[in-house]
Amino acid sequence: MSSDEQKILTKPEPDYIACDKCHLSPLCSPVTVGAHAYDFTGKMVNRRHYFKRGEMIFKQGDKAELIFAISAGSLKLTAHVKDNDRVIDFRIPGELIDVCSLNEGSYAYSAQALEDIYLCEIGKETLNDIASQIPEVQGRLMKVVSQELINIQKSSMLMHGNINSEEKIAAFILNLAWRYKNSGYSYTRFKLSMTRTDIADFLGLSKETVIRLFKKLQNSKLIQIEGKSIRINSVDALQHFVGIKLISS
Amino acid sequence: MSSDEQKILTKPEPDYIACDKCHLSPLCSPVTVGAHAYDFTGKMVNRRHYFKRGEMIFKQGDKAELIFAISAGSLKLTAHVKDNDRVIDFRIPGELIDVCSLNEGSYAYSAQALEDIYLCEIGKETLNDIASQIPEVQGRLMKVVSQELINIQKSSMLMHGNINSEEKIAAFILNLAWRYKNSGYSYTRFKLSMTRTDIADFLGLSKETVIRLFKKLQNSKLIQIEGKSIRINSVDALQHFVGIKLISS
DNA sequence: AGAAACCATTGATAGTCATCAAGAAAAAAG
DNA sequence: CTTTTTTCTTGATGACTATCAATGGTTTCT
Repeated sequence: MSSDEQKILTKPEPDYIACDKCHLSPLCSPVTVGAHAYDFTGKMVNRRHYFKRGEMIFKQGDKAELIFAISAGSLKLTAHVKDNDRVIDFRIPGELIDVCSLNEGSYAYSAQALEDIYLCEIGKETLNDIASQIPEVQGRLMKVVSQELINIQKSSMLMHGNINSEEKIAAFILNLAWRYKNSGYSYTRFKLSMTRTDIADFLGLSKETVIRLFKKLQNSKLIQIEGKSIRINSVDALQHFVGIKLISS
Repeated sequence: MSSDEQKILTKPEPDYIACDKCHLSPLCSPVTVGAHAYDFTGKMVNRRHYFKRGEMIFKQGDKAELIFAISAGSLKLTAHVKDNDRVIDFRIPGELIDVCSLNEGSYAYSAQALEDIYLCEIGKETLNDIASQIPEVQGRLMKVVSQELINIQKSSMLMHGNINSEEKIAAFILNLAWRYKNSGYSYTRFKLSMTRTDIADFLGLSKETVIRLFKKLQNSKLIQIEGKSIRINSVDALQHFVGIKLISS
């Protein structure tokens, strides 16, 4: 067992993401207007709120009053479709949870902790108020939303179209790697905090197919997988297999 | 033959969308600041630029200098994946073409006219300049981008997850209907301006499957389809089949 | 530590959908 | 209007993947 894994298991201290890597940071750092520096953001941000594994952060349809960013841990997003909950995405440290709710009254989906997690929260109302007064904040908000749009479009392009199940899974791994890289973590070795069933549900496959294709990708030497930990042998080879260059080498 | 169809075929005058239904309208109408009304937007918008059927509006990777909205006609978006172009979406009157390019240097995909079309264009540089000066414009820009984010997330949720090919096609039709409704057109009867092959490519199916499942949906009385024109018999029944309530009745 | 619940894995079978092939229909071009 | 090209449609076949069933492994709870 590596020391990394041991750290996760014994959990002496959560592996918080650095604030400057967090997607929320533009809305969470002091603003300078002329000669004055305003640090009101510190007042409206509640840092590192703890949630237990399995706990619901919010439910689809709940009134959206807070914007969340993950400080440590990961979670899954689910939405009610045809009488059951379907996994529609995952979130890792540094990522925002439901930016869409900024302009909507309620959350578009539910969020559930996949492990013990810490979240930073920011009041939606306060944020909008300040943004309408200070152009600098408005601009930062704009940047956050645009980046979110680019991200979802990238993953949508990755998943859409004529790709078979094996490519879908490879694309899923590549997408996660890209996001871990953006958050400043290792992107060639990371932990899959979700179950095989969650992955299957998310990709529209059966859990058996996910397991078999993980093994197939391992046999073709693209990845190595053991339980929940995954290792990408060659990012370039994986990108070539998927057919999209997401991570520059 | 209905008079509507005749109008399309003989093309006496394109069926322009009303400006107030266009997604670009927030950036295309006068701004009032205090007692003054500025109509600079009129100067920087080039209205109803004509493109011939099959013509490329822009290509993936081109420097993005303009934001487009469709005034009449429709187009398809394609991206280069694995040595060939894949259809990644379509656009109908009232819709914007590549909002992401607002914060990126180049276009993320190519755009090609599916029929003779008219586009409104707005200079990206000018727009950003004005937005940084006038909060009202910044706010409107924000609204446009957020709406885009909500739209893509909705269609992403619609397509993702464990749905079979028949539901995929039904979801595709429903999504188009929703968008035609948003643009103020009939959403129970409209024209599919793209080929079956384009639809297949977009959905990741074969063209034969698309044809057979169109017929299957017709046999179960959900839709009626003849050549390029489609009619939804019951929006509610279709929504129930897909499992998502996109259009409120 | 032991029990219970959940998750991962493997094999066998059946259903769905891609592919190939060939011809009909529609649209575009001359 | 006729030719040419593109698109649409149908049938037959095979590959891929969902489903069912059974078991072993891991984690969680008491």
